[in-house]
Amino acid sequence: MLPTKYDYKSAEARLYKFWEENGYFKPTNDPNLPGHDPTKKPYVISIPPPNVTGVLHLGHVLFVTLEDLMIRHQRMKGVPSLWVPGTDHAGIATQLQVEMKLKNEGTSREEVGRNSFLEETWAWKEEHGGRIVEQIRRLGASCDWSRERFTLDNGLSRAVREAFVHLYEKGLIYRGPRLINWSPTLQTAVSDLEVEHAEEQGKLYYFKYQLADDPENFIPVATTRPETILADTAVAVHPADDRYKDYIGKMVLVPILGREIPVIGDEYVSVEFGTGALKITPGHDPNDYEIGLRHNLELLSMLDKKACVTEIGGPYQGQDRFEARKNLWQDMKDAGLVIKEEDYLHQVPRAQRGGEIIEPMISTQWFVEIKPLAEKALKVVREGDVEIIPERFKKVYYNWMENIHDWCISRQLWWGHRIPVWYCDECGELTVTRQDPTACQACGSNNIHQDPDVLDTWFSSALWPFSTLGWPDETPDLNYFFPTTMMETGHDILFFWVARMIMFSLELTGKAPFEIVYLHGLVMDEHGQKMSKSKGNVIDPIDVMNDMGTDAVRFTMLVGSTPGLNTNLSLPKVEANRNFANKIWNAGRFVLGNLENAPLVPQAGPNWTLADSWIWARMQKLIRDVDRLFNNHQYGEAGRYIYDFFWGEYADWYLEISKSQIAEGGDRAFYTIETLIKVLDLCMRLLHPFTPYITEELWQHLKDAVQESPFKDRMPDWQEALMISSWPEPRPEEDWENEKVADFELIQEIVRTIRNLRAEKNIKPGKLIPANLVSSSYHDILEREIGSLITLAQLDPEATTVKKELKEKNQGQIALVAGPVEIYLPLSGLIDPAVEEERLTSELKELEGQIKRLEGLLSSPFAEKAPKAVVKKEKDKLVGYLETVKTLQEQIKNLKDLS
RNA sequence: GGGCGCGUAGCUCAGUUGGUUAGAGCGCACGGUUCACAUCCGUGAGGUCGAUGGUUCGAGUCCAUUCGCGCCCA
Repeated sequence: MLPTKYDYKSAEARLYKFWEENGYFKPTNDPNLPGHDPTKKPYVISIPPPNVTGVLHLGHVLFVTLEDLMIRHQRMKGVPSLWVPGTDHAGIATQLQVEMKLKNEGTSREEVGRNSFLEETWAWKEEHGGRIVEQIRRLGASCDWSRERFTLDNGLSRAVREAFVHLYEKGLIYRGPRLINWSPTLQTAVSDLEVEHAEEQGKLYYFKYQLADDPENFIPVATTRPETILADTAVAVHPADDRYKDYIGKMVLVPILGREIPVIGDEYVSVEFGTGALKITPGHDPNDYEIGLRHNLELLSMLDKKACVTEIGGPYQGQDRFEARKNLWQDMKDAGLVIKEEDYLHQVPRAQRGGEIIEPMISTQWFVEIKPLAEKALKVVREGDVEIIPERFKKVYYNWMENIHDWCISRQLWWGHRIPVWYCDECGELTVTRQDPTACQACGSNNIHQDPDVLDTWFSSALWPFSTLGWPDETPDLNYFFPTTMMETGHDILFFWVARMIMFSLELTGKAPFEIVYLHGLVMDEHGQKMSKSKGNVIDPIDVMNDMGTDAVRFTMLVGSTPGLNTNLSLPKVEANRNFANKIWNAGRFVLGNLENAPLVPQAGPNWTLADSWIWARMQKLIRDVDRLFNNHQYGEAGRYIYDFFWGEYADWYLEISKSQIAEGGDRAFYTIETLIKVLDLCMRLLHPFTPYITEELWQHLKDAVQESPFKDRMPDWQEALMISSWPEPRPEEDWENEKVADFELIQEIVRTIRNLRAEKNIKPGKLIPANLVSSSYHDILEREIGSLITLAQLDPEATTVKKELKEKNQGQIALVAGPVEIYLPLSGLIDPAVEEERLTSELKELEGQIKRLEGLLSSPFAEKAPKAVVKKEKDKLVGYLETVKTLQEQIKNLKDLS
């Protein structure tokens, strides 16, 4: 007998160990083992690697759960399934953590030096890196841990090296001074994607640009960043702007500094905005940079790496950027060059990590020339070689790919893949090789030094689907498992990661890295707000798993998520799903507890009851629905379907009816219990990818019990674990199904009608009441199902009858109608003729309304234009209603005659 | 400026390819100690699907316009 409660605390760890030790997480048909069949198509997911020093948050829970669901589903379908786990080194994040530690110890990375710093960081990784992986295991993730990878491990480092050298040799990687995004605090360049633009309240500063040859005259200019005036190298106006076009070609004076710069004409300038004249600072603004290139303007940098003013800023040299703004503006005021200031809402670029204001500035960095790669990457999505779900993200992808900019890949950090470029101190040439060189390739000098910078973490992540399988080596894994099947990740990293993986994979392997991209949304709080420490609405998944079990958390995530949309998570939802787990457990207890009530051998073949047929038909329908939904990647919807079936049909109805069927004993009991087992087994299979722990635990108990029971040889395909048992295959609907389902629904309606009346009349649930059922067309079914009706509606078996027709008027009985069935309840003490009449009349009214509606519908063009099946459905409905109305009218008449 | 998503019951959300008086969980009301389950059982109240217009025999579901909220890109 099963314990009263499902003890997830002990079960989870035990089951995970059981699965892993038995090798169930490893793919079948392993290409490294004998007997491998290369023609069998595998299903492969590479995990989006979390930061190695990260801590589990709900975003991880969502993707781990979804991917585990996908991989368990495929595994059960018998497909060789591989889920490759791993972590990335998270350059900036990890380096910051270690720097913080050093700071607390009173030192710094500069002080300890590069080598010791890296040692420290590896030690940090060893100490903290296991945590996230442990937490992912707790979620039940069935990854093949024997294939776990890390972006900085030897193999992946070699892949990065190969990729860099390959791209460099092909001329797709170059180094040069460009306008990049600089983070003054982190002291490194970051890519465009790592900068967020937020609208913030600022000021628009209006001032005068005096003409060099006529200082009395000036062009009014407006800017949001007056300090950059120091690096202005032109003033631009629209060539067709009558106010200013005559100034084009003249020189103007940079305020305070007095430098002479030209006035240029450029269509980019908006005549309406500000004063219609634009100051141009190519060294500190992306748009100005473009204009600068067009007009061949001088590039000046007025800020250094710490965002302090350089010698370009003359008297302001050494001042911080914000200080310089204040001082310069004051000086301009004093010099009479200021016109006005007004409040202004503008876009401010801030670092995604840390949030400080990013400074666009000129710096020498390494870049990937991205356009040639992007073209191919566009093509594979356009032609459907890579499918994106939901589809609308294709547009987003196209838009980004078509307007892509070169990717700045060097970072001024120490933690990461060091750029494999050596500079010769003799001849100045570069050496870029797969093996560390000892001499300059050009002149042979040994006097060379390596580039101090490392690569963007995303550079190594972009290789992930193939580098984890052994690339650049042609390993058996790479040959068999690549390209992978499914890339499941958040839509927020479509550009960061997915797009770059596609580009790099096409370039380096010649293949798209995966067939399908499934994008999920972000996890928000119950009101759709972003979770953040400052709002205090953060939910720690570990806490929730401790409180309510991993399966409850998993199921909540899965049924609450729709592809591409955000998922709002709340504790009450998790609670509801913990209750579902409890329901599963108890239904299981019921079935297990009944196994011993079965006779050893059936005397004859099955003679199914209506309930048996109904639950089986519904079960098959569920399998079909779930199959359809999985095929459409509607995983959440599939989970809801299973939930509804299990609770609302199997537990609420079939289990209840089975009680009376089992009580009959003999073959009836035997086949009822067999149906209970079969449906439970199928449900456990369907649910397993959603809630692996409780289903495995219950199924193991079920299996043990069945093996000790008369059903021992009647249950095929029960493997040693549920997780490797077969997935229920849908079969086409069979002829008998519809009728049985419709008949059973009538039984349900009768039961509900009686229950409703009981509640209305305040009859205690336990009290048995007499009932007389009358129906000519359904007489036989009612007679056969009377046992179920008695059980479900709490009828008195001694005083319940089924008749074909009513011979005489029923005195002192409450009259009810359920479709074609009349129900009479002899409850004399509870009848108030006035109340009864009112009840029947209101029912009649409602029905007459429906009839009117349907008659109208059927006499409208609907009857000819709609498909026949739809019309027939409505006609049948009408016939049923008319019948019911007749019954109601008679009952009302009876009531009147008797009173 | 361009693009996208969302707006369905008090709350949080579902809703196949448009098919005909809209579903769930939570909450609420009423009643329940039946031998699987009070993490439960039964019954009930409560939306006409943001607004307007259109396509259609038929629209929450398609189209247009519009309002509100959110996101992405520039």
